[in-house]
Amino acid sequence: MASDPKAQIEAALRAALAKVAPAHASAPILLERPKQADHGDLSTNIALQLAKQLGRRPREFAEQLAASIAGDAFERPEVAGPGFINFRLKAGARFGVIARVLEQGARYGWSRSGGGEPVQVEFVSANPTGPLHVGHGRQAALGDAIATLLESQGHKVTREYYYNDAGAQIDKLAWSVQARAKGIRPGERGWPEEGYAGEYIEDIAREYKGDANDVPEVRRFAVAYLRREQDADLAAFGVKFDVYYLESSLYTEGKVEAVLKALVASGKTYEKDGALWLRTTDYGDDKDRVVRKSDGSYTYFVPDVAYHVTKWQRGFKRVINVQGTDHHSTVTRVRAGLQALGLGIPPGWPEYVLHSLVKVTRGGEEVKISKRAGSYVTVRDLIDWVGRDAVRFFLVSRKADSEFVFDVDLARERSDENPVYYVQYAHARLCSVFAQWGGKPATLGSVRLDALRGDREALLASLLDEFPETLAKAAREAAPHDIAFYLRELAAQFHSYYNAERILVDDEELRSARLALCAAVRQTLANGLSLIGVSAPEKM
RNA sequence: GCGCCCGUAGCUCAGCGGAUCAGAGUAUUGGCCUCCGAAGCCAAGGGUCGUGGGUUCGAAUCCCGCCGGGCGCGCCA
Repeated sequence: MASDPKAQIEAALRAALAKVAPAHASAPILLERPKQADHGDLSTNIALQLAKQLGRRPREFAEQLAASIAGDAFERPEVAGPGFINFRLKAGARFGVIARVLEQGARYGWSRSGGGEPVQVEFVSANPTGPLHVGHGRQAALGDAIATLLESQGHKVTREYYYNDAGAQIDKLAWSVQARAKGIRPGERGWPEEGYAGEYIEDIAREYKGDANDVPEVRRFAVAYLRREQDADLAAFGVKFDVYYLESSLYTEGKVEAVLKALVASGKTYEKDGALWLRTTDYGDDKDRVVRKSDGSYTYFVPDVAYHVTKWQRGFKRVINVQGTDHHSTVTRVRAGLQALGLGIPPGWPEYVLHSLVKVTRGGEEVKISKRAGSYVTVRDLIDWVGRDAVRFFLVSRKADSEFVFDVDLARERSDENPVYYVQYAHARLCSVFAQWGGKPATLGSVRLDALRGDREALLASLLDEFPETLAKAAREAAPHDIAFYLRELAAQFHSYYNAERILVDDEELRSARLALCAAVRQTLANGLSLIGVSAPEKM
């Protein structure tokens, strides 16, 4: 297997540093890929970083450093600008990546750096009181991609869904269904205050054959019905969970009670106005929080803490919760509650990825209503309108914390403007080339690559080379949008190459070499798409 | 009012452990299919990186103020 040229350059730089500036032998080395071709394939600003500390002139220091660097993967480094050191790879090293991709196949880009460390990603966690809305869709797309990214880096990931199937909102659901079953419509006399008005309530009422006066039975039926619906939506979205954790089980197993007792025992609680409060201000909250209301019932805060205690006790030293920014106030609170328990949980545990809300537009207008849900657009609506792949790709293509406007027209009516098709098209196009060629891609792994001389080919190889580090960074930062942007760039570079050069040329050596490069591009596109849950079609 | 997040090209957005960082898509304009898929490619125009200070040899990037927008500020979840 050809070694990674970047790793080799880094090692060579390290060795040179040890010789020229022993005191800084372990300084962090940043190797970048310059945009401009005349700055080489890789470049470092290490001389600029260290010159100041060494009290030396950057350019002079860079020259000295460059002079003592040696390696067989690259040409003699050049010093440029104020003191950058630029590296140009030798052809063999540059295209070595092709063999690596073809050898590793679907695992190209994956690593074992996670060492099997268990991580739990909790996401969606919608109340079973209605269909999933677009915000849940963003969470599903983000959470699933983050989970997959972590798996790609060697973590053992558990995808978890927390069902808030206990509490006041479930009562409201039961009453709404009950009213519907009795023929009462929203707004009419006898309709529950703040009841759920969506069409799905009517569906549930119609399906319910039992006694409308049996509220517990109505509740059981409605919750089960909506869970099935949500499961179907998630299945249509291609998202699977390993664990569904029921809030109700926290009560039936006495975990809520236990946590309350432990909080009292911690001495961090006090009585005021007939309620029991926790001193969360001791842990950075801006005000203390009620844990037991004056009517004797608990606030949702208590089961929340109890739930997180179970995560810790289940052995997850690392937990990532994906939530909307509308819940960001719970971050401090949950952590504070956990701290008060004194279980040795780190103050910053669990981690959170907060995403801004999603706005849906169509025909230039914001869409707020959907028949199915009554007051919001559902994930299912979106999938019906634009297809699963487009929804997935769109929702993951922006930073979590930027507000997202989902333009239905853009994703649907003018599909040629749709970025997901652009990437998928590159993949389908490649498949078409291979179909036309008719040979066996497996034979390309050991083909001679000396015929690859073009700038576009070099650029493609460089992009392929970049994939593993892009993936590692995306996983580290829980930022799937990095993958979407990478795929866009790789697809663009391929389309450009495809238009400029013919792949199936007569010259056998050149044709094989180009096919090998193309096979590597196709593999990497497929790998990246799978990370964000988007299909890689052979035909479109 | 307080807390968190966000202001980058007409529009939608990357870049934000400082330098080789002024970028992509889209829109507009002009080119490219007797040739492996034109859902594609090539080219042009377009930005005082919200604003005012500060740190630095060097700031879209770090710090402070201000302006604008989002979310939160329940004995709701």
